[in-house]
Amino acid sequence: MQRDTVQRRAIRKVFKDLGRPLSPAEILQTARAQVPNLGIATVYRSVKGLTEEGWLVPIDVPGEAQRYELSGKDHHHHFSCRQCGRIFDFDGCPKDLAKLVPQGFLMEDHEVFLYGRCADCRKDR
Amino acid sequence: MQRDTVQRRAIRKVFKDLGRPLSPAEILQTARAQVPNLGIATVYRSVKGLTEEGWLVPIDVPGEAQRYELSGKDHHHHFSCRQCGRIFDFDGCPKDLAKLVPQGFLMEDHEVFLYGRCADCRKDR
DNA sequence: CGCTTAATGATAACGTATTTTCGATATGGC
DNA sequence: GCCATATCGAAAATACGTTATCATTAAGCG
Repeated sequence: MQRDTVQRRAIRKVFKDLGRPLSPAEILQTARAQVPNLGIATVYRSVKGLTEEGWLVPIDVPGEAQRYELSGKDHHHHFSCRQCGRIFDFDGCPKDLAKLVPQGFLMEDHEVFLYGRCADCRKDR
Repeated sequence: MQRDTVQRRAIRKVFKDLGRPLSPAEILQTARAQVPNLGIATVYRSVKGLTEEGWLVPIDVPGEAQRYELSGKDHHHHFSCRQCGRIFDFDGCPKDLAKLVPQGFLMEDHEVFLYGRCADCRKDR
């Protein structure tokens, strides 16, 4: 049975409030505002459960720890801020990917990552 | 002092022969054709040295172990074969990335990964 | 409210990639 | 060829993200 606990409610709220891909460490840090002594094990357990039930989807970012985001979004890719380390969504994707595929290869999927400064970090200095 | 050993020569040869990004495990496996009892520690030490001297560059592939490839290539991105697990280079990149950047964000860099079947694996079955 | 048991938190254990240790070996200058 | 020492290989140690353990807590049904 799945119980509706304060910990899981807090974790779901974090995803709905922040609306960007989060790592377990980010989830822990943010959700502790609601549940001060939340444990990392509970974060992993909840994320696993929420992923299995299709509420979250895993996101692989090159060279970084696994992140998760809300499922059901339109096709999109990710922007990584080099200053604050946060990952943001952006809509759309390049239209001319097919012509890049090497001769004889079959493209089934694609990923695009942009790197730079987010709007917040650009202001700072 | 940097010595020119049979192990380092074999590792350099592997990169020149295969011409694609390699993980330490792939390097070890391939270079053992030349140096049968090559150790993984030597692979890591050599890769570190070759990276520091700019002969190799590290490549982060989402969800996979660190890989390295020869430096000095023209701008390119990577294709990952889901069947054999090998990574291949492909030239060129999408032209319309700039319009995807969120309002207020600064794009400094980009990465594109294509996934599918390489020419070899497509033939197999 | 009382009870069953799923869920929690702290911590140990784990898996995997990478680095260090150390005695043995081989490179390269003389 | 000889020697100093950088490099090697094997294995232990480390780093770090994730999972398992277990005693305790609390969700939620009757």
